[in-house]
Amino acid sequence: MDSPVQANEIMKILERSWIFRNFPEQDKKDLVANSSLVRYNNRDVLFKQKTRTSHVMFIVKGLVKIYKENVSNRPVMLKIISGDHFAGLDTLFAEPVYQYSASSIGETTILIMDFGTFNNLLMSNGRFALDVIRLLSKESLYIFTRLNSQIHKQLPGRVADVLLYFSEEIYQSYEFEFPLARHELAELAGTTKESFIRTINEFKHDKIIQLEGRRVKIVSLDIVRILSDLG
Amino acid sequence: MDSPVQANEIMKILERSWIFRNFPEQDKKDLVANSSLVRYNNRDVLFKQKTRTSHVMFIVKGLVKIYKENVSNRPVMLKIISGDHFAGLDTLFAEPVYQYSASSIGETTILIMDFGTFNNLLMSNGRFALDVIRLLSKESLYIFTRLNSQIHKQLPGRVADVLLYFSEEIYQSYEFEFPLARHELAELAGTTKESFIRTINEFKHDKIIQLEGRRVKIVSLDIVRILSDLG
DNA sequence: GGACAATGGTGATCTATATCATCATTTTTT
DNA sequence: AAAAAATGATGATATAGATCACCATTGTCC
Repeated sequence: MDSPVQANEIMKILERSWIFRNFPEQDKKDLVANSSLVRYNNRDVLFKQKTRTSHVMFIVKGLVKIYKENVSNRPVMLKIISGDHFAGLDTLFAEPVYQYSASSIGETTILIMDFGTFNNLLMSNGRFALDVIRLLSKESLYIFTRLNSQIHKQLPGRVADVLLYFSEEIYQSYEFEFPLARHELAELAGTTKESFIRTINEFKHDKIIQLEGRRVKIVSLDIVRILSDLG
Repeated sequence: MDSPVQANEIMKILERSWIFRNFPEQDKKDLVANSSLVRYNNRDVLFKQKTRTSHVMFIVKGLVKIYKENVSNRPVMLKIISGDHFAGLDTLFAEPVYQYSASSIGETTILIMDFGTFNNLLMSNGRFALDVIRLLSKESLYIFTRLNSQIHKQLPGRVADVLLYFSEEIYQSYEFEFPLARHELAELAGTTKESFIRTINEFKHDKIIQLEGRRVKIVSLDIVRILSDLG
């Protein structure tokens, strides 16, 4: 089992998280007893598509990239998950094997929970179940909009989406550093490395953004928004 | 309130459905008391994007088409829902307004349930909550694969997907009738009417399928599969 | 029963973006 | 410190499929 030091740390994490905070004391203890805290380096694989689903992964610190791999060896990045959220929930409940892969972006801390325990809590704790339902719902809706964008927006619109995604969803700042290489950003925009680079560099030349390596500053937010809206 | 005749009918429906069948008697009665059965004609709108979410819609008979409308007036069909499933669950839990529209395909019967009642049942009935979680999960995963296809498959692959979708998911038969016009099938394949028509007519000329108006017969299932797999 | 809209279809043209090739820097590995 | 791999970038070229413009049938509505 886990050392008391870790147990203590896990309890603190649960108490900080919006989703577990209000759990009954006993439920929290159950979770602590059946979880472990694992630290990952940049680009470590958390789980791989087609392997058996096993545990619930709750992201404590850092970012996790979720991507689908296919025969053509051209992955699609489905989403980036940040702290206080789960990785792989949907697969866990619907399929015996993971439907996508996950890997860490930067130094990442994951709380790995026993699926059985998690399930029991869901069954007994209605509030919790509703929260999980809400999380899954939001996820569905996010991918709906991605699909819509992929079908109808052209590249500048989708690149603008990526900029807004990082600045608004991930970093809450209009100045930030891409945590990913260009080819990964391209996967997120549903295009190729080359096309992504060309498009974002055009944004730079048009002074819509400042761009120095991975460092970005959105200069004309309104133009980025227009590009995103009009596709 | 509802007439006893309808109450009786609703109870029968609940008893036939995989999801409500094993509910405690009292829960079923609650549902019956707070639901109503509504019949829709072909192409009736069940709910419209951006209107306030209100009720849970459980499809009893028929099909429902879920689609996103956007400025460009080019809808994307997200999915088709068939009997024994819900329409709009994800939006209901995540947002105050519908994130997409829904309309009936053919004659359709919907059991409209009060959201409050539904919510209470979710909270008190853990099995039910888990079932709903599973449904939402599957939905997410389905759209993930759609997104993946949209990014990496070219048209013949996506048209093959549409054929397989109807034959395997909807009708469980390799001979069936499209319930939709060509332009709607195109929306489902993420393309334009013209391109869809050209591609599916090529399938016909290549004797991969038989096609007479909306009547289809998949002749070479293996080729359709290969087209779908290799994109 | 005539008008108007919706549907299925085909050809010609255009263009956004994928693809291929190549290269200079930077980073990582040995 | 050298070798190998990853990254960001740019130019040339090819092409899948969107767009535009029609048309013939069929269906629907005053």
